[in-house]
Amino acid sequence: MARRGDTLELAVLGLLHENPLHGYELRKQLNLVLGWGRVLSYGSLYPALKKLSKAGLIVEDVAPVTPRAAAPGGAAPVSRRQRITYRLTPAGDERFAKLMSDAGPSTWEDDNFDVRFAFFGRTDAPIRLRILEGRRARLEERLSQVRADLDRSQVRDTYARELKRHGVESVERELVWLSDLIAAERGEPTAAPPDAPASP
Amino acid sequence: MARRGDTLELAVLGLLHENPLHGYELRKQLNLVLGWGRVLSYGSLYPALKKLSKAGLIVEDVAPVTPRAAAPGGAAPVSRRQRITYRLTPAGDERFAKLMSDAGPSTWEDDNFDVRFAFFGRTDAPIRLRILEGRRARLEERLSQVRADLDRSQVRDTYARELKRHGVESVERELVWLSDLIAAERGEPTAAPPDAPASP
DNA sequence: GTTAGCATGTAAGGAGTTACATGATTTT
DNA sequence: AAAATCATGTAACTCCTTACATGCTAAC
Repeated sequence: MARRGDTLELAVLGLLHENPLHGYELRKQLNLVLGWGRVLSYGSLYPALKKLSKAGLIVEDVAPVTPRAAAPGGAAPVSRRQRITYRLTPAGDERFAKLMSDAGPSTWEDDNFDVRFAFFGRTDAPIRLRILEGRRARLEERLSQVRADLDRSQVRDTYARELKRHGVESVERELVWLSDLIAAERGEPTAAPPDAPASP
Repeated sequence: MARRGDTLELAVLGLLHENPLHGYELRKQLNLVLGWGRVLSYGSLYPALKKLSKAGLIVEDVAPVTPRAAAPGGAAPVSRRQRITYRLTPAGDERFAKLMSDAGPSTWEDDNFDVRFAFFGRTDAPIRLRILEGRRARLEERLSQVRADLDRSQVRDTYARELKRHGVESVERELVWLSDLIAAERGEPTAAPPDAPASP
């Protein structure tokens, strides 16, 4: 059962799904995927990798780093420095597919939407569609709830109201974006064809 | 020093800053303030309240609940049910002011922007301005970073690119919103005067 | 030669979640 | 009479952060 914090696990599996990587490089890629200023600490990454390793989802290949400045003299240019490269096992592959397709609790799906979307290229069309539609449904539900709160004057403070109002606007825009993506995913023609990834 | 997770503390202090509340009601208000689907569990709330109580920032007033259905006969309508009402101490008041005005690490400021904004009515104009400008500065920095990543093709996947592109767009819109608010806060005339809280 | 980046970890602790536990009151 | 909502908590656990610790290699 998908728990809340499987975001990191999902992101790691997703990145290793195509290329094996070592921790340091993995972290840089993760910072791009997890996005928007979130910077992952090594104190999170390495224990997480050990955990995945123990669970049999990834394996470690220890190898010395090839030095960039090759010795011109003659001896094989092998440095003392070790590097641990991680790659997916079949079990890890399965787990990735499961995490991508699982419905899970809505908080989990929300927290992971960005990561899942970033890995859309590694999944099938039906799953993509399900994820997009799930996201749309959840956003719509919240939107109506926030709108109801605003109408019922649950939110009294002027600034708090302004914040919600702005929030409602951006969610409305995200819904348009989602609907376009869903249409493109279904092969339907979009009203305004911007630079949506309809023809990759 | 403001740590990452002081969000809940800030929200509790902010809500109690005007009205004393008991836990159950507090939670409902918190769900409105923390916003966008986040639902606080009692397992978080009550321990947090105990902690604040121990720290001397709030005090508990225990009292029986007045039953809604008053006994028509005669005896005083007092139920067996106890309710704990929390209110701020002067120390709590200070702490709230400090959390509102503190700069703190940028991750903290980011995580708490919404909550701080929601409590703008409980703070002074200079602090409001600092918070807004801080937020704008951080968003601009990230924006340029993400744009740089996109240009340098750090992001290869089509979907990942689309996600970033959409992210950039919404951040750009948030920046416009922020700039309008800052202008209003400074008393400058906005280009397009929508329903910004210029004249409450 | 010294700074910046590469590379991997451990220890302590904070914040919050889920699941469990209990019971009173109001509404249908 | 049953269901929903009010009301307050505890225990175990997970995830992640900060701070610490170490040393290699490339670039200036």
